[in-house]
Amino acid sequence: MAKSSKIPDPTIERLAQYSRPLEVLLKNGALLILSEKLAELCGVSPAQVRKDLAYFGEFGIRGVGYDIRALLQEIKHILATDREWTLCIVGMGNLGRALVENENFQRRGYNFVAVFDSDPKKIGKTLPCGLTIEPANKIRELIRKLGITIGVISTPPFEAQRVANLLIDSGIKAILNFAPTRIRTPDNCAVENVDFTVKLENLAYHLGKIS
Amino acid sequence: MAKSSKIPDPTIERLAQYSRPLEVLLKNGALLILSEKLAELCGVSPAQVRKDLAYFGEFGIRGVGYDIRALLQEIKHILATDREWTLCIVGMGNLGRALVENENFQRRGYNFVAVFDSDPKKIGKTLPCGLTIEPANKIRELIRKLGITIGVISTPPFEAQRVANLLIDSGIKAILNFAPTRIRTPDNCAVENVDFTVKLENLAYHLGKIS
DNA sequence: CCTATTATGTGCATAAATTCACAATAAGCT
DNA sequence: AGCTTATTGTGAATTTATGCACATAATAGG
Repeated sequence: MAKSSKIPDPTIERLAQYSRPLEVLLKNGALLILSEKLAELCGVSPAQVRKDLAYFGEFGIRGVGYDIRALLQEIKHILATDREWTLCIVGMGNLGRALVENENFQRRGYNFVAVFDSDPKKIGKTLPCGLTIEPANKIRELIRKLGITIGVISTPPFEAQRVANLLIDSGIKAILNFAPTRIRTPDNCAVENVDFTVKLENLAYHLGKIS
Repeated sequence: MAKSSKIPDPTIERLAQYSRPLEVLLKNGALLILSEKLAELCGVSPAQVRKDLAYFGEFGIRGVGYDIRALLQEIKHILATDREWTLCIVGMGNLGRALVENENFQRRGYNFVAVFDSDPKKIGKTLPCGLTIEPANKIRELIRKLGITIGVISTPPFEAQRVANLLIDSGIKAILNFAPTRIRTPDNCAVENVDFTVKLENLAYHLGKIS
């Protein structure tokens, strides 16, 4: 089934993007989609769509297209998003709170089960989502007790590495980092960075060229 | 000075990343940095650092390294972040509010000067940052009056394209999109997407492979 | 059952990005 | 000044990713 060998990183990123319009189409009752249509919805080439999918198997029907429900299921299976994940988040500033309440996470099976901060004024407070802010020194204990597998960092940059170390030490194998700084992890712990100021500077560069 | 011809997109992204540790080093009083050190701080190869910079000129001193202050200034000039930008944001949910209050924006010269929402219950409310939520039908007027150049979208996905059209119509030339959906823009309007659920699915993929 | 039509899957060509390896050059030391 | 050492800047080689173009397979119609 899976040819795996070596999957390009951009392919994984795109698979996630493919799933977005597919979910909408499925909800709207559509049954079939062509690589051309999906490509257009995602802003890539049709050949790219087919090649990305072909890394993992033959999901389409030649001369016909792709069965939306089946394709979505396959993608979710590949991405391992066909199950529930438990997350914790460290750093309960404005961004942290917004993330915890953000419904896009739960909708896709990402459930926050613990939130941490080191500020004594915040500790003990209960959020609208029902979680109570725990002190940082409980990170290890709660990660183990609750079987948390993914950690989210939304602290100020200068604290990010320390928090990351704490998470890694507690057995976390994947970190989503919102602090605008690089964090170092061992090979057995994956990191993804979300730095929107970098994106803004990208925009500024393009604007600067024309104006 | 600038050889420009064609700059790889990843190079621009990395330039922004280089500036992060440089700012910290500068504040700490460091004067010089080697490509090797900067590379290490950013998780790339030294040759990559040098090549990225070389697209725009010769900023280093052979046998010595780079003057941190000068290099940072050059990078900021390249990225056009050596000036102030005025932004607006549409969609004042949890995320939108967190973004407006986020200090990382102002610190880098990105100033929100207008915030919009279509929910009558939110319109007219004043945020901690001092801005008052305006109705969506004032977007065009305020963008022109305040000379806003960058628009941020933090609405639910199904409204994102409509909002984008409104922004484009009002003369916006760059959009930072937080809605987990692709938005279409004409060639003269740049878009950057920040979709953290995509990043999470990336993590899930890597986790799924091992567990 | 055969042919025409359609859209996938894929080997190969192209393009883009990264790394290598070394020439160029600046500074320090004798 | 000349020699040594250090690190940048860069052309060429390599690797990675994308796009093309067609063989393959499924369906529909006569």
